[in-house]
Amino acid sequence: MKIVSYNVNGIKARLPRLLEYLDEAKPDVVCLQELKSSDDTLPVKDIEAAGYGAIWHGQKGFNGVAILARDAEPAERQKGLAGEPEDEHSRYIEAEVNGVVIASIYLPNGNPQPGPKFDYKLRWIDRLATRAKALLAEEVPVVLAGDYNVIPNDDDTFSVRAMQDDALMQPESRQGYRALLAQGWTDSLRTQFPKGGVWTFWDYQAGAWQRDAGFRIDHLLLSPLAADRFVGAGVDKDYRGREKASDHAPTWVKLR
DNA sequence: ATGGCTTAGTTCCTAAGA
Repeated sequence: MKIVSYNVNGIKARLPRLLEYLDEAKPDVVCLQELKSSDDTLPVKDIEAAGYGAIWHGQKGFNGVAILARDAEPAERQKGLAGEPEDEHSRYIEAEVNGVVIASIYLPNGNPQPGPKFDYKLRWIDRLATRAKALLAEEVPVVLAGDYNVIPNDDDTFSVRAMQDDALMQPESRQGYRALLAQGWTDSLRTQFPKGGVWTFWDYQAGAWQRDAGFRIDHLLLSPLAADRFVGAGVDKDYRGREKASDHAPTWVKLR
């Protein structure tokens, strides 16, 4: 079972790339982020025609998450996170697919920091942790897949110096991520590549892709019962180098 | 090497991204 996290940076602009990916990689589940599209303008028919059932949590202009399943209909469990009723950002959707609970997560960027956007990011991590703890208590296989906007370790970026003032690498951001892991979650890509040096994002600016100046912010966290079924993890990096690519590459885990 | 790009909407500029 190949489960993918893919921040598409606009599903309308990325549709040819996404359909190509579904056809070539044939992933079983794809968690999408940054749809930048309201529910009524999503390319639902194109995804269905590619052989995928899908549930969506869109938003006009920015944010937006979805879960796609090959030859299956994801059974929706939850949209959004508890704790801030006035929060209207579409950043969380959760479903069950073939006995595995899957969440598609788009954690706030948090720049500039310090400031209200950074405060929102930290509160959002706490709200996610509350949900994650409840999921662990269910004692079922769970995959929390998404763009966490957190660079967990110094060896997860091309340059600590270039990123040192960025919200993605602040101690508070990392502490939130580590607290989540400490509940009992397994970081798939870190398990596969414990020495780091593996990127999932390359900026559009300053030739970042050409000089491999990237970092790792897309993560797939496994509950203990999912980790028992871990086969491998990786990044389908070549999709970042194609025409009209997203600035993120599809990042995946395989479970038995 | 991040002023220098890409996307979407309120378009011939602004906001947001990371």
